[in-house]
Amino acid sequence: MISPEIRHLRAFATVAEELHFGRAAARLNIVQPALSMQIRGLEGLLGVRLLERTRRSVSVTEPGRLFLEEARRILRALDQAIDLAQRAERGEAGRLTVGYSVATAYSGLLSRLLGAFHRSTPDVALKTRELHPAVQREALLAGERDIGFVVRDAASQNPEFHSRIVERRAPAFRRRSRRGVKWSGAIEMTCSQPCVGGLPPSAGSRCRPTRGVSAVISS
Amino acid sequence: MISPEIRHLRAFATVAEELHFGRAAARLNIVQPALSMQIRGLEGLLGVRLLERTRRSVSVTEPGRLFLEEARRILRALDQAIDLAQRAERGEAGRLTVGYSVATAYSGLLSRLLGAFHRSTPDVALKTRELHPAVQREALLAGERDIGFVVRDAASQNPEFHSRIVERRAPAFRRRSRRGVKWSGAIEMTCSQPCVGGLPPSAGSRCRPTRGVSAVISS
DNA sequence: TAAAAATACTCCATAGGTATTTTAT
DNA sequence: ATAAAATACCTATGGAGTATTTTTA
Repeated sequence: MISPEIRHLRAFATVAEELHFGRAAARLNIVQPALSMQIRGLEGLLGVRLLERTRRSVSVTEPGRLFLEEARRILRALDQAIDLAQRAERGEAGRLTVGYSVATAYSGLLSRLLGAFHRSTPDVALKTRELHPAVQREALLAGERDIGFVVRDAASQNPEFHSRIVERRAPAFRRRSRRGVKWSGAIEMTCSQPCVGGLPPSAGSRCRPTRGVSAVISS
Repeated sequence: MISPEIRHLRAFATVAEELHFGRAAARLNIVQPALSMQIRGLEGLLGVRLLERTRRSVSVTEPGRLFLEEARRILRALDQAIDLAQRAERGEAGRLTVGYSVATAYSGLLSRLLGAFHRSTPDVALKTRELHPAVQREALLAGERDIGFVVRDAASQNPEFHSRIVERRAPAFRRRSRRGVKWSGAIEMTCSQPCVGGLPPSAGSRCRPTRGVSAVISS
């Protein structure tokens, strides 16, 4: 053994809690001699006596007390790490990089989409950035962005991206525009990875990009 | 396998760093197939794909990236925990509870002793408290205090404690006392555990109490 | 064709189980 | 006498090694 294993930390933490090898072993679903060996191995590896055991009682030494605090922290951290990875796998944690063209920002769609997404999955860090459609395409290819929003045009119909129309035209455009700019067309969401999920385009879309974050975005 | 082990975290962290199973395996002093199995086992356990491997290249998925950060944190924490326990074993970390009688506080000895001790071992948290000699004895027996300082008298010669005289009389007593209290005698350090180390009593003493902290106290 | 990961298998180290001993109360 | 940890010994799981296959760039 070159390094202690999680199993050693768990064994030690359990004994330190029960202060009784028999009960601790039962909780760990192993037999008492196996537990004795684990503790012995851990102590031998560290070169530190962690538990003071007489034939009748078990107590934690001061080095043991200090090590115990750290061991518990590590065990908690491991549980959290596993949970984090699994939530990330389900698209509930991580980060999602979003690019959008200036034109798409005029419509209220984007803020509504991203706001709803953030509310549904608060542990996904959203990174949004205004990018020219051409730059977006490069960013998607390079893996620097997960999703891009552009106004649909001939150039955006790149077959290497997965895209879907999330809005046909900018609603309430006149009210929002002060300069009276004429603009119309579909806002399209592109993604370098296949989008899964059966929501209709106008109702929403679920995107699983390289990053592993599922973007469930409803318009 | 019910839980990932440190070995899995180390394996994953190394592959994530090298992005190459062969080199990572070499660094881990195992062969490549063994490493493949470890990663596979970890991924299977978590139910999460951590590494994206084509036959030609390896990359870290987003869940993997998140898990990697935590794994590295855990590996660092483990190293620190081991170091902490070993320093505590050597008496360089932990805490030392000190009791002292009112009488011993009049002399400048105590503050000098403890000040020097703290400077030599800053990672030992000193907890000092004024306690009546009789209370000190009980606290030592109960393990609530590691060391006690009292003025030597008949009652303090308890054979169940290890004691040594650290100062024969209170120097500069007259200058410090405003009330002109008459006091003289030896200040004695008592400890519930054997004191080791060959320093002469007047020069210092090394005490290894239950807590595991070595108190090297020089007068 | 070469490089690199996966697969198939074999083996052995060691974690864990069973039985027993020791010792302190 | 009893409770509890340690010791001795055995078993078997699974981790690691060797050889080979597969794949794609």
